[in-house]
Amino acid sequence: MEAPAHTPTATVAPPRTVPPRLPERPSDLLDGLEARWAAAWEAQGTYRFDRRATREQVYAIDTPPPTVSGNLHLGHVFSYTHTDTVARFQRMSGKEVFYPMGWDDNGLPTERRVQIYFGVRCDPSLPYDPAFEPPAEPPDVPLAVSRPNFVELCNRLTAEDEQVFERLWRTLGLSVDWSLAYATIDDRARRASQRGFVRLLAGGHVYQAEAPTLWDVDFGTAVSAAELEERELPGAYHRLRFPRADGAGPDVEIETTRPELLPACVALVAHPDDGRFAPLVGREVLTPLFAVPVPLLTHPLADPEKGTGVAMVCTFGDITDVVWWRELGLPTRIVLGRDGRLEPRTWGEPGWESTDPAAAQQHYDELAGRTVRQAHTRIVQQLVDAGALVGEPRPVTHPVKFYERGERPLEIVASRQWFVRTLPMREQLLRRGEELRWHPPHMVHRYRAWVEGLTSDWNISRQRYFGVPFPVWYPVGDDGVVDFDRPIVPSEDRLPVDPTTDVPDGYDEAARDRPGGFSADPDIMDTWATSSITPQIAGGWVDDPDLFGRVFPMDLRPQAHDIIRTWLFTTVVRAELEHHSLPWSDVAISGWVLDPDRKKMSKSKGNVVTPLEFLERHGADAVRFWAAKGRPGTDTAIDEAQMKVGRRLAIKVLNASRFALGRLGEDPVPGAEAVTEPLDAAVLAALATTVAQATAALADYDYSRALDGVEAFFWSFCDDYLELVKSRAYGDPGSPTVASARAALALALSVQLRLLAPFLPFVTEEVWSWWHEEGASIHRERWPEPGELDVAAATEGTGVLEVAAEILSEVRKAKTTAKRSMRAEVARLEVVDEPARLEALAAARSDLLEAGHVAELVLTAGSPTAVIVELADEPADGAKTS
RNA sequence: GGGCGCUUAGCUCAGUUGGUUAGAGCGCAGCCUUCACACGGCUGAGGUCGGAGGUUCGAGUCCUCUAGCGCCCACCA
Repeated sequence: MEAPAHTPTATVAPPRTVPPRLPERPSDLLDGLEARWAAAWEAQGTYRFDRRATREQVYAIDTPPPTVSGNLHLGHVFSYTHTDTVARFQRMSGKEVFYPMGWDDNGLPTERRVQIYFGVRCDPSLPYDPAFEPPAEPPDVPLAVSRPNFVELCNRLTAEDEQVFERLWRTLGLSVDWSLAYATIDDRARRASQRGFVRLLAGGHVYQAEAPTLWDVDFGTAVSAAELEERELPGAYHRLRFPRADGAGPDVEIETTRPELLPACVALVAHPDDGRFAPLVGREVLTPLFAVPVPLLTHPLADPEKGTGVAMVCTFGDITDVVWWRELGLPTRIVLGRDGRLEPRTWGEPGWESTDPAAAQQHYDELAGRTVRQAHTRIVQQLVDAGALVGEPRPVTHPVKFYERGERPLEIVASRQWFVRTLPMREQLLRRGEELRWHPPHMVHRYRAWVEGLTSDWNISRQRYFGVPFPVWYPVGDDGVVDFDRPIVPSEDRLPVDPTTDVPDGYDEAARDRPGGFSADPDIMDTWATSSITPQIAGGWVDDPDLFGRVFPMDLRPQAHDIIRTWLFTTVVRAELEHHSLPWSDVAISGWVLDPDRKKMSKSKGNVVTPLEFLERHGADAVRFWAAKGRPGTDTAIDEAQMKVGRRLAIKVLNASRFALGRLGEDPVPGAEAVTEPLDAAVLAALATTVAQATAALADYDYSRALDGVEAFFWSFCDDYLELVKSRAYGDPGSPTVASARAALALALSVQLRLLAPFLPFVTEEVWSWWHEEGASIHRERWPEPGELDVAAATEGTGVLEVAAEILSEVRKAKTTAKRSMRAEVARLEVVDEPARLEALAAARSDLLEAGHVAELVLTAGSPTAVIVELADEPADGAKTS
């Protein structure tokens, strides 16, 4: 009859102990704990995942891969500590914890950092130089390097960054299995990403389209809707006058904040119910300066309240323009290039009709080649000169869309992009969101709002270099035209491929970019296209199906709330499309870390203190304590005072443990059956309640509530129980009352250390090592169970400890009030109270007398309750009261 | 414009199905060189729970309204 390792047993023996080996001054050990135990855990494989475990025995975590090109800040420490606390709890509860670490090293942030760090820029037209070495100092003018060389530099720098990160995580005490580490750019991740893409393609879930796309002109890449943010920017309404094409009637006036897009105007729109413009609907007006005939049309999105009630539609000024352009079937007249400058155009040609091409050309030539801003300034002057501007521009502040990492407003350009069909999945995705267990639960609203608000499919292309390439080529016709509709896809066993250097089956390298040959897809996947399959990458979807079957779907996705619409959403999408399941059962959303002044942290504001400095200043356990005090999902301020409290707790654990273990002495400690004294039984009963509460809280991902309870118990254990029992524990080990004290002390200490282990992994491990066999890590011990604390002398309801602690406190108060030492003798102590409480107190009589230095204790039944403390006379000067 | 969260002691926050005098830590004040701990301990002061109304024997807790703060979503030229 063997019970599975994870089935809790009702009563279990305490872990095997050895005679304590106690340090002189435990607090002296504090500052070296991280290095010592991090090394020991690595050497002993304490957190190594045992892959023989079945799915039911495994607890799998989809760790967020931090962006290595960024800096780790205290926010990372905060949320990763939360996850680690849960991981440690699950591990001690008998689960085999799959806890990998990933590095998010692909994508724009890395490119940016490499460009600055080495002083290079990527020029894809250059050939690979195998002997290339970057200059020792970054040159003033960036050095052009080939794409393969550039990617090599990215790999080199991220490898260095990853080591720095790993050191920090080890110092913090994350119980990660480092042998499971992966990077989002490594072979494994590229293989999984590309296989995922190939399958999506085969399943018809991705398509490419030439479409208006949000575009960052500085990064030179498309940006997905999820990466947008709006910033309030000053602008101005310019009221422009459009004469009617037939020369009749009054001019039509519109207001725009972007007059520079006037040459791209393709229509005006008004609301269909707006009577003011009814007579003009369907008629044409002429654009100022360019004299292009454009129709005045109607669309429900036009707001009669806005501006003049008529809007100018340009290709493309904003997303509304795209909607109007698409739904009204308008022509395309693009002026803006991908570099953010107006491109040269020839007026009078098809698509650029004008009733006055010469004037149009003259005006336009002054704009071509200029940036949006420059063109704006110039065209306003032109409009003034032409008398087309009505009145003065009216300043406003309006929201403008930016790429979240970008510095200039996004533009909309037409380009070819890959999209995942997410729009048809909305209902499924909403259902999955409901199935998922959210911690805290209200975070589901963020997800729901995002899914319900989807208006476009998910763009996964980026026109960049360092990332996972799309594993496709296209045939080039004999006429030299690339046929994007018939992508050439490699077989899965060839993956990963780089289509810009690898050659599709059946072709020769010489046929690259030649008529009758092939061309590579030049783009790479968006970071989220790879991050959306972190469970598959870490779990071995491609390379290790056996492992994958043991860890997927995973248990936990920990992440911050700002990336629900990106990382969480896309991961759900991919799991649904590939596996028809949720990627995990639970998601734990952490809050932000705020500056001490409660502003959101930002690099620009100079949040200069690095996490390592906090760790060095206060110790890892102390910083973890601060983190674990933050409620799930709640923004939390950096609070060094709280870290100091954590440090004090860590020191208290060391000192109190040394004290308790010192009382135990060298003799073998009896088991729970020796607990006979009511006071000892009472402390264990209270501890059992704490165990139950902490267990329930941690199982529900509420680490902070668990810590609150454990911490509170520990302090009262030190203040009251240890004080009451310390004299008795010193007695003859053969005496039953002494045996009771020693058994209770050992048991209570063992249980409390285990309760604290997920929060303070270093000091608890240190103390554990004093009285357990070498190599017996507390982090592989069983999580305590209330059953361990069941003792024969259970004293439910008598409140022995509670009453004794209360009276002891009264004695202390009397001494404090009299400005006497706590060692001062009490000649007589009288307690007037209910009989039941007196009975409870009587059960701890001798302990109370010892702890309070009380000579005589008188118990009087009566009311009102009172505690009368008569201190002995103060001893003569200099005498000791011993 | 819609949605979510928050508002409790000077500060940071607990308060889980409504139930006796509302809790903790920090800070503050006072005391104690105590033989586990001065990187300490003990004791204490401090709050009409944002505001108004309602339900109830009873409301920090439930309902309605309202104010302020924060965040998310949205096609406002």
